[in-house]
Amino acid sequence: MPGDKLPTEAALAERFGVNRHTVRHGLSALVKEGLVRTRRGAGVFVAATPTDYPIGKRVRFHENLIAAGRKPEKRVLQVEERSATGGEAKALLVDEGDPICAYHGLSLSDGQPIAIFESLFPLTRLPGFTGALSETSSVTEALRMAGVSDYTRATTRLTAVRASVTQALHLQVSEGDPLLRSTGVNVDEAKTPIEYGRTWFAGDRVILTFEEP
Amino acid sequence: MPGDKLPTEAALAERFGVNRHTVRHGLSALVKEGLVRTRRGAGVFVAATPTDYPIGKRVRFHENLIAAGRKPEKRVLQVEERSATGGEAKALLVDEGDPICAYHGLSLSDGQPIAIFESLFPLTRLPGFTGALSETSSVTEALRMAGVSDYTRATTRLTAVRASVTQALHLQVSEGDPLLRSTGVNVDEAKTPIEYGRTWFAGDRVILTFEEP
DNA sequence: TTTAATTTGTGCGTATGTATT
DNA sequence: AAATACATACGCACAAATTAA
Repeated sequence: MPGDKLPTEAALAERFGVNRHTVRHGLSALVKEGLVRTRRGAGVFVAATPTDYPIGKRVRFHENLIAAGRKPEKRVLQVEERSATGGEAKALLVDEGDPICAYHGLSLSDGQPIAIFESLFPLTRLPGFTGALSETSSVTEALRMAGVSDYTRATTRLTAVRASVTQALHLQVSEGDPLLRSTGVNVDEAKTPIEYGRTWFAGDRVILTFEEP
Repeated sequence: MPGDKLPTEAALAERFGVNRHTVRHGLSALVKEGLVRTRRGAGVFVAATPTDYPIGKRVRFHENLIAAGRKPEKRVLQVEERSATGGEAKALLVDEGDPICAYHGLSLSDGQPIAIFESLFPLTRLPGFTGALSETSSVTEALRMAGVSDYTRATTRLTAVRASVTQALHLQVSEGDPLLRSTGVNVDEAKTPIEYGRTWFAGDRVILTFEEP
């Protein structure tokens, strides 16, 4: 099982009657293949296979993970109402200073953090959204309560960045580790932006997939 | 210079005042990067090219850059014929050991390197492709000469990784900098794979955008 | 909070096997 | 056949990070 701890190198060496160096040599091969992960002072652990995460018109993070046989989990870090900055307003097609709901969170799969995200919702179009989100803790449900029955992803922008200290902390990776940054806008049926989100995926835990039909 | 022989491990160990194990550990890293090649009983030699090292390609890349007002450029690093490894064969739906054409290169925009790529073409389906590629230096044209009039991208997989030494060298970034890795398969009109490619984009120079119409 | 034990990471020394020259 | 050189393995020691007492 991913996350399980292997016997210590010394134990494996004794078990198979070989030197610890030999065990380490074998383990290094597994590390190179990405099957296990080592942590100095802690041990060797079975690596979680990178989660394939299909991107498309309808991105439903939880549903995708469930379909992949994972146990997804979402952890809310912060929900606040504030006014939109210039860039945020531009993406959401609202005016700078308009009220928005900022939703910070952490996504996990099988207990392992795989992404942190910030979602911004224009409150001018979604009255009562913040309260609904607090109650349901489901974005889709809260949007429905705010009058948006369906939404689709209009744009996706991807690049690779280094993990900052706080990002590394939340994602349980090392500072400077590569992250996949996704920026996107979701729109309602009238093509009006109703969410502007940024997501940072741990590079070694997620693979985004695009399938052309 | 390629082909030159390095001092023996023992000599290097004495020269730097370290143990031979340490030298071997360092050399193994160079071997992994494809910079040197070892021959038991003979010595360690500078590799002719950074061979067998993952790199990839992205379709319509040039067109996108041109549309953005850039001056794209493609630089061929290496073209060789070799046999497919297990993973490559699986992606191309051929048998392990079947002949393929490996095409390594560097993509630049306005003179700045933005991506390195490795494209693999199954020669069992594309007779004479290598020669055609050498003549035309255009993948699309070479494919047409090999009998493929049109092709489309079937899958795209994206994740973030750290730049290796050689990748950093080609892309003119620092070792460990975040790269956006794209893996994809192109298929012909009969949905048969005709190209398996990997591309590494410099994270701070490229943003991939996906727009849903 | 501090300390101690545990565990991986790194390095040195040595010996033996195997391929090349 | 002999010397050279890489490949593999064992044993020991210590550093660095983690974990538990």
